[in-house]
Amino acid sequence: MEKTDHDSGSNRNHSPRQSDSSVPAAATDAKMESSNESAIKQSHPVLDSQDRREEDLPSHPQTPPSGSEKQPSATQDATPPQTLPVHYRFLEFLICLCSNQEPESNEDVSPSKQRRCKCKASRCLRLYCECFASGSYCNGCNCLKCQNTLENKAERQEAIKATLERNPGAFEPKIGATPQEDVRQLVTLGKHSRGCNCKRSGCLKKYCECYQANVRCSENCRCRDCKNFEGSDELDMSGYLDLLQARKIKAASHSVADRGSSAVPPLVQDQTVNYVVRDGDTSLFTVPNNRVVPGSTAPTYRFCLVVDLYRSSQSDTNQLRHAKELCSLLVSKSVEVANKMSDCVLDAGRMDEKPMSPATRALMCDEEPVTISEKETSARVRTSQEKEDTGTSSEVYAEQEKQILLSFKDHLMQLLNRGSINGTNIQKANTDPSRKEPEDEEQSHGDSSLGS
DNA sequence: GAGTTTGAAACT
DNA sequence: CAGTTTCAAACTC
Ligand SMILES: [Zn+2]
Ligand SMILES: [Zn+2]
Ligand SMILES: [Zn+2]
Ligand SMILES: [Zn+2]
Ligand SMILES: [Zn+2]
Ligand SMILES: [Zn+2]
Repeated sequence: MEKTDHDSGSNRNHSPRQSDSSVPAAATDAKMESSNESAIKQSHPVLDSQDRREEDLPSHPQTPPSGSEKQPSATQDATPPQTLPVHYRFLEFLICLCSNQEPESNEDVSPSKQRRCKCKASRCLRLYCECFASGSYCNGCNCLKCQNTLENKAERQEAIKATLERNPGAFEPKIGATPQEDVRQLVTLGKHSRGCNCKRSGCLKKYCECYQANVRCSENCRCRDCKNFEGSDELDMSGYLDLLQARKIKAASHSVADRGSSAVPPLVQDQTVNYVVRDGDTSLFTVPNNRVVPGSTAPTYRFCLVVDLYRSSQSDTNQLRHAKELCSLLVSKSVEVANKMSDCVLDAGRMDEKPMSPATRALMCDEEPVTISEKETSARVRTSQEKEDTGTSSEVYAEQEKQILLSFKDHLMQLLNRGSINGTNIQKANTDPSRKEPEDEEQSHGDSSLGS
């Protein structure tokens, strides 16, 4: 949903002050090379027509890190691996895929979240008070000596006037919704009208108004060391961690009970692999007693491995890169399958525009996994599977898509079972040594013929 | 829950 | 406009 034109536009006019010269973020995977590109373009005309102009791509907006990067496994100097941007949401998608579980809509079904202030000294008549700032009366707040009430309408009005004097736009919405941009899928997120002025949060905490409003920092901002921009690895990771935490809370609230077995092994077993699930860490997948989060089946723990890898990378840039490379490979493989599939469809009939569901698009488009776990996605997935305006062929597409996903899943299973890709070991995160390490000897570089 | 950190708002 | 203080929320433990 938050698809901008591949950073080329979003960052061009954005000049956050970078106090130090190190601008490591987002440099890793902004490049997407050759084969995949063509493949994607070929099968994705819709997006292309809209915003993908490679003519003006040559100068890469996302300044590469130049020489400062050091490759841990220096095997890939000569061959810059086809790197697709991978987002944490894609990992979410993978998890859902392998647990035969529909992508969970990122909920947010709490639109009526009434803010309750706890003001003490402002009497709720200053912009410090969120209630006052939003132009509403305090209601059910925990404020002290609140004057932001209907009874005190007079003084309140005066305060409003005073505030307006200081800043005529004080009560305007801070987040410009880019009014002219229509509500189609490619909505460019709004900007903070006045921008932030963060110094120490990297604009990755809710201290930052931009981040809190879920918008990227813009040219209006005067932040330092900003990491709140499209393509930022830190932002990506931050979002992922947020999602994990949200799920955690959700799951915890769902299973208010059992707290009994504290020292009981958080060790979960799979047929092929012993995988240690550290307590707490992975409770989002399974709750203590091997019970599963409501409404889902347990994912294979091989996938937990991938996730773990990704998660552990937060403190290790090399790990992060490695995880992304892994996922990139998976993506590229899926693209192959998807292309085969789409070719078939093309032969059979006409498959120009819409038929592709978000799930499939996610596999085929570089940045598209974003859509998957976005708010309305689960709904969209369902609609595409139930009945779409395509009428007769909808079922066909659904079946095709299912095949794609299944084969993709199989492929992923193979890769993860094998423990390596193209001879490159999948470094597992700091997991327990009990897991048997496949000393990949017979790894044929024939990277997996997809199970097509 | 107490204490700290943070950056917008208010003030000088 | 810049520097400082005030303030309440976000965050940490
Ligand atoms: Zn208040
Ligand atoms: Zn209030
Ligand atoms: Zn109040
Ligand atoms: Zn900020
Ligand atoms: Zn900002
Ligand atoms: Zn910023």
